[in-house]
Parts: sequence; C-alpha cells; structure tokens
Amino acid sequence: MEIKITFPDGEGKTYKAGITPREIAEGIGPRLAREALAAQIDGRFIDLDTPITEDATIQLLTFDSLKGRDIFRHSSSHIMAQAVLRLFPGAQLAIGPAIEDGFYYDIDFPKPISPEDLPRIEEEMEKIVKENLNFKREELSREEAIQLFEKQGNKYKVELVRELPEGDKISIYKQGEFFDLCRGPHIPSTKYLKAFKLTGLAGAYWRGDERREMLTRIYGASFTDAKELKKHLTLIEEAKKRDHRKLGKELDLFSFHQEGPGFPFFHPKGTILFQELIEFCRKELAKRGYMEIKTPIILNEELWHRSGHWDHYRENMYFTKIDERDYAVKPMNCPGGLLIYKSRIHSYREFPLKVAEFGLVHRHEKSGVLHGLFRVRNFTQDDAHVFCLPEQLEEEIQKLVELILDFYKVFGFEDILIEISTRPESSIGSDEMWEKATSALKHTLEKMKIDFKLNPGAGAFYGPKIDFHIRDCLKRTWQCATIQVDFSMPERFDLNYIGRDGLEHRPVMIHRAIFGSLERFLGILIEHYAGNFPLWLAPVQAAILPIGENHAQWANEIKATLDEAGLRTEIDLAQEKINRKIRNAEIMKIPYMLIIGDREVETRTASIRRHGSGDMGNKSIPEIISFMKKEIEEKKISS
RNA sequence: GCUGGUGUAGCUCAAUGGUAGAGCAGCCGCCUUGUAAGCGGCUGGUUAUGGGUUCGAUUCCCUUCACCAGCUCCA
Repeated sequence: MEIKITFPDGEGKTYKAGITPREIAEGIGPRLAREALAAQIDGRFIDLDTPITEDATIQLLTFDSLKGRDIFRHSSSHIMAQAVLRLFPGAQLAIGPAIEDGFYYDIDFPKPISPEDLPRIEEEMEKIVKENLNFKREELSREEAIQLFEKQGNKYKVELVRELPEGDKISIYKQGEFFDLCRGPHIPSTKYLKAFKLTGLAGAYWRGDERREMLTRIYGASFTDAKELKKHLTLIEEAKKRDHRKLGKELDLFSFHQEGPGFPFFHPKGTILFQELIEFCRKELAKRGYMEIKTPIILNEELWHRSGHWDHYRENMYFTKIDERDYAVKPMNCPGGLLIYKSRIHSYREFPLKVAEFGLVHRHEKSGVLHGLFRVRNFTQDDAHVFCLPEQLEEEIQKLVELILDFYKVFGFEDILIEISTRPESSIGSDEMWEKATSALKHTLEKMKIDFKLNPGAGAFYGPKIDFHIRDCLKRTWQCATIQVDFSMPERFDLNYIGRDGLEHRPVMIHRAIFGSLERFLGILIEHYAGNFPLWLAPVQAAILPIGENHAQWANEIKATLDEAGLRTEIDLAQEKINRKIRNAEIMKIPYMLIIGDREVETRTASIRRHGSGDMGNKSIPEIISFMKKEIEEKKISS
C-alpha cells in the first residue's frame, strides 16, 4: 500500500506504507538524515523510527527548531538519569523536562549528593553517549506500568502513572538497561548528545508543593555542538558580570547589611539614580493630569481590617504598638490614599481622578526569597490610583497600558512579557465584580492587539491585574508594572462621588504602578545597561581629569561651570598619572572624561573622552555643556 | 520557609589541627605626568556568631545569623 506524505513546503511524495521518518530524511539528503532528531506528523510528535502508515504531512525536527531542541534536551535528561541510576542505585527519579537552553531532572537520592558529584555523573554520561544506546519506545497498560515502577521502587512514577487518564496507553522509553516513563518522542540514540554540562544542583519540591518531599534537582545544558555549548556558557559568565548586586557594589550604588536583611541602603550615587527616576516620572505624570500625595507608613490596625489586608495579606505585614494600640506598617498605599479620597466630597466632573504616590511599603518576604534589589522587604512603589466612572474604565486601562509601554521605550526595553492574573483563592468581592474587572482588562488588551498570557489565580486579593514582566541578565523575569482593577475597595471604604443626577454613586478604582518598585526597576536597569547608564541617569556624568598640578586651577574652574550648569561632575586631583585617572574613570563607567593639560589651559578647552569609545578631541566648555545637555534632554541610550 | 552550598582585611582571593598571607583599595612619600594600572613604604583581620571536641580550632562537630543557587511565594 502506498501513502502520500506532504512536506512543509506543500510538495507531496508517495511512499510505501510503514516508512519511517528516518528513511524519508535519508531520501532527502545526508545532512537532514544526520541532523533529524524526531518528526512531527499531522501535529503529533513521533520518533524517527516510528513507521508511518497513512497519508500525512511531515516535518522533520532538527535542533534548529524549538521543538527539536526540546526533544534533544529532554533526551539529555534521560541520559543524565541513566548515569545517576548507575552511580546511585537507590535513587528515585521524579520528573525531568527540557527547559530553555537545557534540562533538569528531579531526583530523590537515598543520600544527599553534592556539587562534587556532578563531574562523576558527567563522566558516566559520556560513557553512555559512547555506548550509542538506542531510545526504544514501548507501550504498556496502566497496570503493567504501575507494576513496573513499583518493582523498581519508584513511588513518584507510580503516582504519575496513576494520574494518567484511565484506558490510555502508557509509553516508556528504554535505552540500554535504563527505562523511564515518558510520552516522547526522543532522539534516536544516546550518541546524538554531543555537548553537555551539568550546571547546577538545587532543591525542588515534588510537584512544586512545599508540603511535599524535597527532591534534588540537577540542571544541565546541552547542545548538538560543542561550540554552541561553549558560547552558551560564556554568555552566562558574561551575564553574571552585569549582575546588579555585583555592579551595585563596584559602582558604589547601594549595599545590604546583616542588620537589615532585605532592606536596601542607597549610597549617594544610587540615590541619584533613584531620584532621577522619580523626577522623570513626576514630569511625565504632571503632563497627564496626575496629582501627588504622601501618606503615612504606619497606620492603625483597624484600617487594615477594613481594607481586607488583615484577612488576606497579614502574613506579609509587620505590626507594631504605639501607646498600647495596634498599628501596622503599610504593605500597600491604597488604604491611606482612600482616606484622602474620603476627606472631601467628589464630583463626577473630577473623573478620572488620578492620584500618584511614591510610597514606601514594607512586606515580610520569606528569608529565602530575598534577592538583591529584585526582591526586598521594603520598596518604593510608583503607585497611583485612578478613580473613574464605570464607563471610563476601559479607556483608562488603555491609557495606562500606553503609558507603561511609553515609559519602557525610554529605557529601551523591548522584551516585555504581559500577563493577566485572575482571582486568587484568598480574595474579596463578588464573582460578578471579578468577572467585570477581568473582562475589562482582557478586552482592552485585545482591542490594543497586545499578546498576553493568562496567569490564573494570581491576581491581587481585591482585583485582577495586568502585569508587565522584564527579564534580568540571566533571563529570569520580574514583575514591574501592574494595572489592577478594583471594585471592592471602593465598596469597603464606602467611596462616593456625586453624579450628574445629583445622587451618590460608587466609583471604580484602578491601582497601577509603572516601575512597580523603584528598587527592582533600578536593579533591572543596572543589568540592562550593564552599569553604563545613559547620561541623564549616570550618577557622575563627567570626570574632570587634570594631568598635572598646573592644570588644577583650570580644571576646578571647569568643574564649577559644569556644576553651575546642573551637570554632575567629579574631579580627580590625585597625584597620579593621567592613564591611571582615565582607567579609574573608565572602571566607574563615567560617561565623559574631560582631560586637562597644558594645551587645554592655554586654549580654555577640555579634551573629551567618551567612556567605552575613546578620544573625541578638544571642545570649549560651552560646547561641552550644550552637547551634554542635549544628550540628557533626549535621554539618549548609550550604545 | 525548604534543600544544598558559602562566610578569612574595605574589595577579590590564598593558607594551615600549632593563634593568618597576597593583589587591589586606603594612608605617607617620591615621580610632574597626554587618553585603561609609574615607584617605594606603611596601616589594616578576636578568620560571621555562640558553643563543643582538643594540650591547642581559623581548620573538625553543633547552634544562630547573613549571603549564594534553586524550589515555594510575590513588586
């Protein structure tokens, strides 16, 4: 019998039924035959040696495709698991998926292993690769599978099999003496694994549940080509150099101390960055009709009962006593802002009423989650609350989305992940309110043709939200901006406005932050720019470097003039060679260096050097001020 | 919070069951300097913390704290 196989380009060809993807690849060319890892048949993924029995469209998957990589890395994790079982016979395998750039396997070891064991596992993997073992698929019934894994003494696999749908065929993959529960497909043989490295060891809960067993997770990276692996590892090394915790120390921006874990200390230079961000934000908000308020950090506990925080957020709050009464340190700014709203009567004519606050909030985070400026216990939100009429809601959401994207463009962020988070278990308000709020968010993004991911159950306790996530240097993503629609707080606080009809009505409230947390955003910026801040943000914008003592006077004059012009400068009067001074300024990533020697004193100029690019020749002081100011004005992003 | 790891001078890192050393930084001198490290000297540490083992602990063991990786949780 013959079957028709259609290729991705639309071309078709007839083959004998039972032909395998491998044979098809061989027919096309030696290179494809060599590189093909698995195949996609009518949307289903199969092994290279699975016979095809009916008409189908085929796509041969190589490492160049996303799915091909996934399969390759998933197979890598099987090979690692095999190595682990050879070396640690009592180990129980849990799950081992592919991830970006690599794979991991969660394993329950009889005795804990240490990073020193990784090279041994790698060696064993090398052996398995050399053994050139074929991945073989076998199908069995649920009962057989359960028996098999019970016999092996693997409670995790037994649990997984039990949860697979009744009646489904269960597949396992074997290579050599090793077998594992797996949907597949896999690469044909272990020899395909040309380049890999085990990159890390960490704990991970079984099924991601902190109440369950803690397993050992081994991370690895794998590629078809040693050069690619090397490139990947180098990239990670490079990325680590821009870690904001490292740069924060090197550039003298901020520090952390045992005396206050998770509470950042901003040094003078870090404070400049912080203030510049606020300044930028204030100017932009002023253009858009925002007002700014300031509310207290500590407020009576009763307020937090009223807001719902006591019931839904207490775990994250700090409490204190004043004059025998109970108070709480604010974890959010909204309740305080609502007291201001309620301090007078409001008219619909004021709407949308936009009230911003750079509010310092404190949240009790579990000790293990603290992470530089990305995850702290006190941070400053660029918060705002927009009070509006229900019919204004979507328009206001849209304006906020635009505002956020505009802001991010200024900093050069392109790769932003957007999520909508829906009602969590612990929450307040009626289903109807949640439904209305969530659909307003969804509808707005859809209208704007913005892609988003759904994150069910991850909303704030008072309302659903759109979150904007930005990646750090190691590709971990961090939530920054947020837009949250809230029908509940206005009700709880009995907020009113007088409508056109002269009667009291309930406003809708949007909570939003653009940076999210100034601390986190600053951390992201440090990594994004690798410490080479655009001129407008740079803590020191120009270093003035006199060559010798004779040049100090002109250098000081220049400094005074630049300072007067509002530029941030430093002067290096040390008894040092000019090369040393330049090196120091380069290391501190100061955008401009003004070198002052005999020539400059004589011509009343400075020799300009741009950080990272070099000598720009001589310029007069007014010229320097004017081009620097222009660069600041434009918020130019340094290349 | 959990699992594992780490903690030595301001920073980066050595060393040892017999009470610690380098480079950089800092300070003091010399050099008088032209686009990424001039030279010499000096200072600096109850080896995170508390306890235990030992004749002796910075080293071995335990506690606490902090940090790192990941998990869980979240801006």
